[in-house]
Amino acid sequence: MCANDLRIVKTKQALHNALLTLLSEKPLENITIAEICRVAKVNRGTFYLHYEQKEGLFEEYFQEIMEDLYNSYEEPYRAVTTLDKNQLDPNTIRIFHHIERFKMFYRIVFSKNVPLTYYYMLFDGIHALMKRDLTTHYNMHDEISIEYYSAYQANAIIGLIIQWYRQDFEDSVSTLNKQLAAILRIGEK
Amino acid sequence: MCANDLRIVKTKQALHNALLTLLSEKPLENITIAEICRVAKVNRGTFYLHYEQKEGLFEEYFQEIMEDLYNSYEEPYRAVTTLDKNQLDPNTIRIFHHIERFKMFYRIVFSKNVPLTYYYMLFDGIHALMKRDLTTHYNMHDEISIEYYSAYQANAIIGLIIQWYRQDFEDSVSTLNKQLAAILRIGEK
DNA sequence: GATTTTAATGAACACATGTTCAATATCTTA
DNA sequence: TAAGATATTGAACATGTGTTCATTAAAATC
Repeated sequence: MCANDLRIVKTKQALHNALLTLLSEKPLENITIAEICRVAKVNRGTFYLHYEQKEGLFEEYFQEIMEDLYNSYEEPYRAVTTLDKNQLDPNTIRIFHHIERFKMFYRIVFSKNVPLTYYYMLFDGIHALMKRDLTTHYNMHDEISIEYYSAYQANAIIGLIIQWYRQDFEDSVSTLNKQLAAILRIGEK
Repeated sequence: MCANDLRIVKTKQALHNALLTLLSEKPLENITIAEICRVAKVNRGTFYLHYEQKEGLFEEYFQEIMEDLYNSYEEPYRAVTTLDKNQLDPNTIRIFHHIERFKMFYRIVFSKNVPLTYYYMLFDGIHALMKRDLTTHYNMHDEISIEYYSAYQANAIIGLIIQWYRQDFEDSVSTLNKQLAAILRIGEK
């Protein structure tokens, strides 16, 4: 099972394309493995050689999107020049840009019939960034577990995103930024 | 489709019992509708008369557990007498007791192959209680949307619960209470 | 208790799932 | 380029899904 065997690359590509095609027609829950294989012209047995469920295929896409989340944290703060930098840690603020950019995907991630896996992928991503920030920028009270605190903060952000998603991302990114900034300011005074 | 027709009551009861029996043997994801019906001695067609998926059946259970969450908020603060009441709003603190009490169920709710539905049921429950509290006890800054703020706070709590779940609920309820109290205290100074 | 209403059943259907296995096609590497 | 390695295929199989429909059984109502 060598990952860069041309046959494997070709097969996976075909399956990826097939999934994308089908996703433009109907939601993930209504897409069957058999259907993906028919479109991809790949034997159904071959699918099971690489994935267990159609969710695993979607997961590979989501992996790439998570890469974008990580990368957007590494690059300089280009995206936030319009924002008052004193209001909030610009790192935090980048999340909403990222969500907005891939909202087509996040509509799937947050739909209620989809497995929790994707939620956890997002949670783990934000959680890791949060933890990194908390350990370097702030000095912690030792009564608070860094794990619990960062889980709290990370999921709080996702709470905003859920609310945002439920209005089909109608509010602007800057509205979300302002809301978060205002919420964080409550604690400070 | 009269809900208190004895035949319907009997059928649903049989399906509920069958699901409980099977859940003690294996995870929800490995249980099939056909299996539930075999154990319940109910025709498979009858299942589809009442539910769409096995998840709908589980949802009925979870509904009852959500009732417990609501009820525990209405009754007087019996459960928190040992806690220093000055530290934190006792309302908030009840959540962890509730989770602990039904941790068998929450192990399912938070498992990664289960649909997001149950997560949202929990989220909506806490969110509603949070919103009620925020509107009555605090006077809000009008720059902050109460919807966003309560979604933020509600999901933050669930963040702690996720972290707790991932250690298989090894920490005690009082540890969780203390962590939350400490986190909330950060904002206040 | 007889009549009416309706839930439950069993059978059948097309299709999806998940797995196996020998045969084949395609890639790697020597 | 030939030889060996291995991914893919097609066929088959048992089982699950979701739906339909006439028949039967068990409730509700009178």
